[in-house]
Amino acid sequence: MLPGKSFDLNRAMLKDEAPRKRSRKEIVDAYCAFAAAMPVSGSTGPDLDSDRGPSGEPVEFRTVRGDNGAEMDALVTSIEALKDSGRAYRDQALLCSGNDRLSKIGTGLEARGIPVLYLGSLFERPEVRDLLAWLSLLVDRRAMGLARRTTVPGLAMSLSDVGAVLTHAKNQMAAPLDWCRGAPPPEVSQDGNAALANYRRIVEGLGPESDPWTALAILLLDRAGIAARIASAADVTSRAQGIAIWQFMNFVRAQPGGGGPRIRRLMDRIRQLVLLSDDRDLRNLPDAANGIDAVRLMTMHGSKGLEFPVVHIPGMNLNTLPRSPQAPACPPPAGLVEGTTSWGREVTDREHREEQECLFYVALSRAEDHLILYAPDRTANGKSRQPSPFIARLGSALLHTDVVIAHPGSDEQPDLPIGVDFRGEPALTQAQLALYERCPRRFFYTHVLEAGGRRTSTLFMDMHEVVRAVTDQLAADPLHPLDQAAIAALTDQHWSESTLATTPAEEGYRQAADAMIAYFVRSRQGRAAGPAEELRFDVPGATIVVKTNEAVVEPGGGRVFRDIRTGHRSDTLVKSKALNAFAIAVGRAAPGCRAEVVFLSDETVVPLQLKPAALAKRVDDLSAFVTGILKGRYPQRVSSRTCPNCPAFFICGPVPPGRVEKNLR
DNA sequence: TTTGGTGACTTTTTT
DNA sequence: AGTCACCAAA
Repeated sequence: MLPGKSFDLNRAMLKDEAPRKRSRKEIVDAYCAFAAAMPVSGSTGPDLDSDRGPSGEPVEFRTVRGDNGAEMDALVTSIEALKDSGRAYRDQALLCSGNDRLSKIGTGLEARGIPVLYLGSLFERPEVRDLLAWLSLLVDRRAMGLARRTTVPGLAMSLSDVGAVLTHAKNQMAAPLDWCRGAPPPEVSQDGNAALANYRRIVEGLGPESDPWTALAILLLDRAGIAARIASAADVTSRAQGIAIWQFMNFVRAQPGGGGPRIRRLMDRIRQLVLLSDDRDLRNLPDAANGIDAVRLMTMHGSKGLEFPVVHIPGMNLNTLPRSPQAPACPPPAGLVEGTTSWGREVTDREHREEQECLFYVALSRAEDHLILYAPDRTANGKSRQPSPFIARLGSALLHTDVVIAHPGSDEQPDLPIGVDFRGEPALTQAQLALYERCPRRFFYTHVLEAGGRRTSTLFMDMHEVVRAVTDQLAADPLHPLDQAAIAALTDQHWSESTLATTPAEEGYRQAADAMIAYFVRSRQGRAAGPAEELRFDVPGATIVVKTNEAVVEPGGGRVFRDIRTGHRSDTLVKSKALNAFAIAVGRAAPGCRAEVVFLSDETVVPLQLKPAALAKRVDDLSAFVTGILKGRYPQRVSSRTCPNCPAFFICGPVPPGRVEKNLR
């Protein structure tokens, strides 16, 4: 997208939006004061008067003592106070610059008892996830969906029963639904068996080939009675759930045709949509929802053209609004944009600043009677945060207040530990540590419940796997002749066994693979190959097992342990717990030896040299980390970039109650 | 007082 | 990824 064409909140908009006279004088004054300093409005700026006169209520800026959670409490206080003074929830709107924060505030307010009109991302809503998890059970041989705590009466199972069934399904079951149709494993409790029998009844006549809409309708209406429960509840939360499910069912019905099992196709499509953020239009509420008495939540962009008696704007912090400019992914070439002579960022940065100003102007001018801005003064870990520079531009009539929250609400209830009892002292590999670091919950699903399936692989990933296989084999065989022909033959062999052998774009992948393998050999730099080794060391409560890829021998006789990575070097990886463990293992188990990490994709070698003090610090760091695993701390790390690719995408959420025993050795 | 290192936080919107 | 806040050392 070229600068200047970014979106339609531009200078023309000021003309359209400014001459609104519905706002009270205080509000008009505030946004006129702000606009006066905007380059787009020129030197004069809109000088408007309100048709409705003053309300006697100044525009307020509330600095909240505390973090985002405290800000949420301040919002609740505000909204309730206004409600008590006669402003219905439906007359209040809350505007944010981004959907991300908006959905956090949405769930936060809802948790604090404020009715909210906002669905957020449809596929992340619990009631929709419940349906998706259920649907996944029809197609998933390994029944991962059982690992989600169900709200359907009669289907609830304890964590230990779920663990037993999942293990059974993993080892014995050949087809989806066998876990409830075949004989259950003996460890399953009586209650668990009753639940399995209920499952059997509910899935009667359904299977992997079923039509998803029909299967869901059966669950919702007929056999589990979810719809009836929601319909009979009158509260706003239930109505929002009803709307979400209605929205979801309409989406399910309108699926494009194609081959293959329809449930699988639906689920693949949902992953795609979320990955590409193409699920946005599903967030729009149907007209039927408009009468609901709930606070309106929307993005500032989405609020354009609307107006509300009361407007709340949280998050007025430095670097949040205005957001700091970012380098364009593809800068315009010199001369393409008028006024630039270089590849500099001055034009895009200016455009960005103006855009942010327009956006804020729009948000301000949505308010008719009351306008309240908020900013927390701390980050979650207690560091101070500054208010947005926009605040200073709202004129002298702006009322500054400090809000002190007397009893900070239980902010996003701390993730309760999941009941896991490790039998004996667990041994953790560096790969397991790495997974826990990326997402503790995924570690739980994959290594504790062993419910994981494989990620869907791509050609690119397959190519990396071939490289991995070849370099592993070369490392395992120090006497391997490293001449070109021998390496090519080895690569050929792995290549022909992979999916790459039959793809049209094979050539490019093969060149990349050859280059990486060649670098692997070169990166030994004349040092003699040596066998890989497994290093171990203990931290309180666990043993860490580090698999090194190879150990080369220097001319002087010193050994260098090497971790071979097929990907690119990244800061997060170099600082990761996995490489942390690698460095510690070499320092402890093989004193005097060196450690290095090889990144084949960008042909670099990073030495991991640690001074004793740094090493000790990392050991502490790692111990604290391991404690999390042992204590059952498996919080979800939600991300729209990585979650859609996770095997647990459809089931991630509340875990069944109870405890599970685990042997992680 | 300045500087460097570190850690951690927040992170695009729309048709 | 980029930036801010904090801390420690110069």
